[in-house]
Parts: sequence; structure tokens; C-alpha cells
Amino acid sequence: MSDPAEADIQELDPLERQVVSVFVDGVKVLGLPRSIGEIYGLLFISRSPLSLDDLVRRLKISKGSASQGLRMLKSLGAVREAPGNGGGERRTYYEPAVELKRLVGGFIREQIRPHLESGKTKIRRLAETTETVEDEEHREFLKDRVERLEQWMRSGGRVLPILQKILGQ
Amino acid sequence: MSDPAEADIQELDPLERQVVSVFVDGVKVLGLPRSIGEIYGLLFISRSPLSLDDLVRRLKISKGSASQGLRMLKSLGAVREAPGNGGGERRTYYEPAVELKRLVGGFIREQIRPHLESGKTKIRRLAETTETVEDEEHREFLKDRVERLEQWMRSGGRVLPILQKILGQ
DNA sequence: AGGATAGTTCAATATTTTTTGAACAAAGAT
DNA sequence: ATCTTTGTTCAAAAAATATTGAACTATCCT
Repeated sequence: MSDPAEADIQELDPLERQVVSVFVDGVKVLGLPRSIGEIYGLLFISRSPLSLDDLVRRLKISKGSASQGLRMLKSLGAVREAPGNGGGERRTYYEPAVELKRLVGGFIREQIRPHLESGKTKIRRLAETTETVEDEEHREFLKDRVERLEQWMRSGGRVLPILQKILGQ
Repeated sequence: MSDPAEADIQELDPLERQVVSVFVDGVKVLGLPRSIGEIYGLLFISRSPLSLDDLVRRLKISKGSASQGLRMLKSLGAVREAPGNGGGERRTYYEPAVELKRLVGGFIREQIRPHLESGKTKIRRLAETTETVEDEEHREFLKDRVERLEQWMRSGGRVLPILQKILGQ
């Protein structure tokens, strides 16, 4: 069942390690866990799709980590299941999405938008609280600040599509 | 020396708590520690500049946290020392920078650019490693991937100034 | 049905990051 | 010169986050 010629490859070679390290750094900037970077990095530099088990073996991470990592990467649209490995193959193989547009889109959709939304909600509530302040001068100051927050949110909303457009090339 | 009427204000009022909470969420998205959000948030909603000691008392954080937090916020250009509180005042007071342009600029300069730079360096080294691969077909595949990484970095570099421009309004 | 292989879930553990607090440094006041 | 107030530093403690691994579910194969 096992193909020794492939199964024996365990450790990452130096080049693979370099690539993984680039992505580990990359995802850290985005606030995602290291395992995400490792998984995506290895997929990115592999010529053929890898199974969950390949990732576990080669990266020496737990099955749990690999499973959760793949789930998140799928939700971000950063990996997809490799299409039709013909006949009776049960295991699923994964390949990376390598178009920046798609990666950025997924990140914005999954990680940025939700926070922007919940921020807007909080700020709306804040605006209401502001109204109840008795002292007029103070109230005007607060309104001014809340107004500014709302402006920031609007700018944020405007900038995302533009970001996507520029990075989709 | 102490002005009881002011010094007695300890707890944050509900509105202040709401604002602080918005900023705590906000900085979390950016990958900055909660204390940064608390400090900036309280400054943002305060009508007059606050001293390090005010922050410690009102936010119930340690002097160390306040000091380090203020240092980071200064480096980001997100707070500045309040100008000339006249005569013999030794303590320094801080006020927030409230222009989005400045905040975004500081964040990009301090948090994004350095990572972009070190990423580029790593990728340059990677390109060299790629050259040493014997098998031509494999080498060509790797070159293709590294090329793509370089493209991503270029896109990143191009997008930052545009971001700043759009948010500077 | 029973066995084997693939993959998921989640409580416990490990790691990383942040915060604290006490010692220290700087500088004005007496 | 010494005391006092203000602020900084950094090792240790606490909190937050990620990873593990074992129990579980699903599905295919005989």
C-alpha cells in the first residue's frame, strides 16, 4: 500500500524550510497561527497536492492541528481540494490557491469585514449613549469624537474594494 | 498638591468604557496588545490631556504597562505630548492624534514596512537557493513560485501609498 | 455486520505574549 | 547633598493563544 520512495521523505529539505519560514512570518503579521503558515507554505512549494497525513508527517504537527489548519485555510479560500484523483482514492488531497486576489479576498471576507461590522455596531450604540449626556458642551465634544470614529469606519469600508482591485493583478 | 475634585474620579464611566472597548477590539485586529487600546481609547475620549499617572489610576493598569504603552503609541505617532502646560509642571501630559492619516501612516511605517522588507530579503535568499536545484523541471517549478512571491511583495509595496492616500481624508 | 482508514472535536497541555511590580534612573525642589 | 516626584526597565507572574492527542464519527471495503 505504501510507496516507499515517497513515504520515506520525512524532514523538510532546506529550501522547503526556507519557504515555510517565509509563510510563517507572513501569517504572523496577519495574526494567524504559525501552523497555518507551515501548512500553506508547504503546499505552496509542493509540486503535487498533499494529504492531511502528508502534512502531519512532513511538518511534524498533530493531526488535530493539520485538520483545524486546513479548515481555516479552506474557509479563507487559500487551499482547495485537489480535483479528481481518478478512481478509488479515498483520501483527499489539497493544493494551494496561488492567486493573490483570492487570498486577499478571503482574508478580507473572513477576518476584516466581520470586525468592521461589529465595530460599526458598537459605535452606533456609542452614539446613542452620547445623546444622554447632560452637559451640552461635553456632549458636543463627545459627538465630535464619535463622528470621527464613524468617518474612520466609512474610510475603512471604502478602502477594501480598492485594495482588492489593486491586488487582483 | 492633589485636586480632590479630579483625583477622586477613578472608575471609568459607562461611556468611557464603551469607547475603550471599541479601541481594545480595534487594536486586537491590528495585533497590538489590549493595553494599547485602553490607553489610546481613554485619551481619545478625554477632553483634556492625561498624564501617565492618570492612565494608571483610571484604567487600573500598572505603571510599567502605561509607560510601555505610551512609548509604543508615541512611536506609532498615535499620541503626542501635550504642549506647554505653562509654568512649573513637571509631569508630562498626553493627547491623542485623531487624524486617520497619521494613525495609518504610523502603523504602516512601524508595523508593515519592516515586515515587508524582511520578507523581501528572505525571498531574495530563496531565489538563490532555487538556482542550486539540479533537476531542471523542478527548478523551473520553484522559480515560478518564487517569482509569484516576488510579485506579491511588489503588489504589497504598491498598495501601501494608495492606502495612505485614500485614508488621508 | 465488522474492520480499517480518514478526518474531526475538544479538554488538557504547552507555548507565546502581555502585564505586573520592584528596583533603578533622572531631574526638580529644598 | 538629599528628598521627592516622575518615569523606565526587565525578570517573574499571569493571561491569552495555539497545539496536542485521545476519543469519537464517517465512510469505504470485505
